[in-house]
Amino acid sequence: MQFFVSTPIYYINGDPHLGHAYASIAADIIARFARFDGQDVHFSTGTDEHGIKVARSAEAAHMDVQVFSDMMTMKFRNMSSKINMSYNDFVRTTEARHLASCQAFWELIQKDIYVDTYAGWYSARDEEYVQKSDVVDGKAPSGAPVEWMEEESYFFKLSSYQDKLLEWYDNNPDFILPISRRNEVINFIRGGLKDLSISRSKFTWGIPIPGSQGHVMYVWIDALTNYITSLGFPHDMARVSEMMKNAIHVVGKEILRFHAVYWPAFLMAAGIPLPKRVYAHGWWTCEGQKMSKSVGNVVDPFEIIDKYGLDQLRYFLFREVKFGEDGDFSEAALQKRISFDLANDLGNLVQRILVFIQKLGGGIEVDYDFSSSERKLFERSRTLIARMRPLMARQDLYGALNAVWELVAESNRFINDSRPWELAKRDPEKLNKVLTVLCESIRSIAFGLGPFLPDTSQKIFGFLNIEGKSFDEIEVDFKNQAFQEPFPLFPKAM
RNA sequence: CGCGGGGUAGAGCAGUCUGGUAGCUCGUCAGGCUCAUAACCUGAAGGUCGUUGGUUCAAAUCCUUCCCCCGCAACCA
Repeated sequence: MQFFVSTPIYYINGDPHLGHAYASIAADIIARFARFDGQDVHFSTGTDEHGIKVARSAEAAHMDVQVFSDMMTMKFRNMSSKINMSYNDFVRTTEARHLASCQAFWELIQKDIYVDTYAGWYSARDEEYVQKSDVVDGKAPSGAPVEWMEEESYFFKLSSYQDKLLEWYDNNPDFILPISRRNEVINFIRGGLKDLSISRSKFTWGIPIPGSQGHVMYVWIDALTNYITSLGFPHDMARVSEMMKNAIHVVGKEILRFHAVYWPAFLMAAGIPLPKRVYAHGWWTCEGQKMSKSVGNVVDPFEIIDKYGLDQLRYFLFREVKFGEDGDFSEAALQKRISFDLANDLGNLVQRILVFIQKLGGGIEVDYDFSSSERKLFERSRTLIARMRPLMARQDLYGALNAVWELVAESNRFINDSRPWELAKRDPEKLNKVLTVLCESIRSIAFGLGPFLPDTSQKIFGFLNIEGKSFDEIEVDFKNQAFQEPFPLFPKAM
């Protein structure tokens, strides 16, 4: 089964921050889960490097714009490594393959493109058009004077896709998730779609429009096309079609409209299958405040990871807040999650089981002849992934991660109730059954954790002396075997 | 009358669509256990479900009045 998951390509106008890391980790979890399930996964990320703002930033830094782009892109690549992202393609919009892809795409949607005049209030100082509603006393919000400007522009007949889009959402109710976002998009379209200006002629840092002098493509045409560039467009159309049908675009809520309205319309025009889903994630505030450079509270993922650890951050981001909703980041909250959930619940569970086994000689004599209490935990363990699958199918990362912690809690409870330390003294046979089911339990937990906390998962597999590559392995009975000496998985953070 | 989301225990939230004893996490208090990273388990206290009126045998849940908070408002990557 083919499966394509993408992150947005990140605009290189600023340094990577928590929001970028969040989107990338989300997509990574989705990709890893699919791989554990044996799917053929293509996972793309990248950088969006064109547009006036990048050109201006390069200028402000006294750098050649391409050199500037190279430098900024390196930062995003570094972030991808830092968060242990398992992508297999990194698309830069300045790459030759992407230029060719965009121009070919433009040709494909040619029938819906026409030339007209774009008119609006233009601020020369800001070098951008200002919305009518933002113009006060002849001035832009920045205070710069505005003038009425008209220029030639290419337009895409977005208006003619209104009904087709609404019909598409109707026939594909899960196209946009979460549902609340879907409603927003539908309301927006019901308000009426205007044709879209898709060229710019006031700057040159962009993809040239074929057969046109002085026009470059609107950055969103450029940016959205990255997804099919990554799939081999325009050369490998079979792969493009197959992968797009099974594509999930993870995006931030602020760019949902581009992915859920413009992109499907473009794809319809091009005759390319639409993605299966566009999933809009929420935003993080920091200590209750909007992250902003001027306030100086932008969370740097590199710093957090260096200070607290990667899996700690990955865990926090998807356990603290339901995926799709907004959340608040704070070090205090992170420390709590690390200490309570990771160290006390999970880390201590693994530790108390494996240290106990070490004291008995370092291995278990498996016995699957369970009584009802062991049987119950055994069933829960073996079916963990089955419970996670339907949740992951809707990108309910929060729900899936919670399912793992339910099993953690059940396992801790089981130990308290079955009292293996007493069984060791008076009922070794019963003890073997109890330990067998507990090993089953932490193996299942390690599999459930695999997509979320890859390093931690591997550590647990290491303790158990097993591979842990595919969810299929969860069905295999343990053999009598020796385990590795465990070490604490997580130090406390507070 | 621009559109939308929200106001539920000290904190953060679920429950509202499909009315029927108000639930989760953290915090607080009490107890149990002692294998384990002083971890784990159990129990308790704590809520007039923003406000007003209404429908109903029954409303956090449906309708209505008002108040408060937060997003979005098309070329903004």
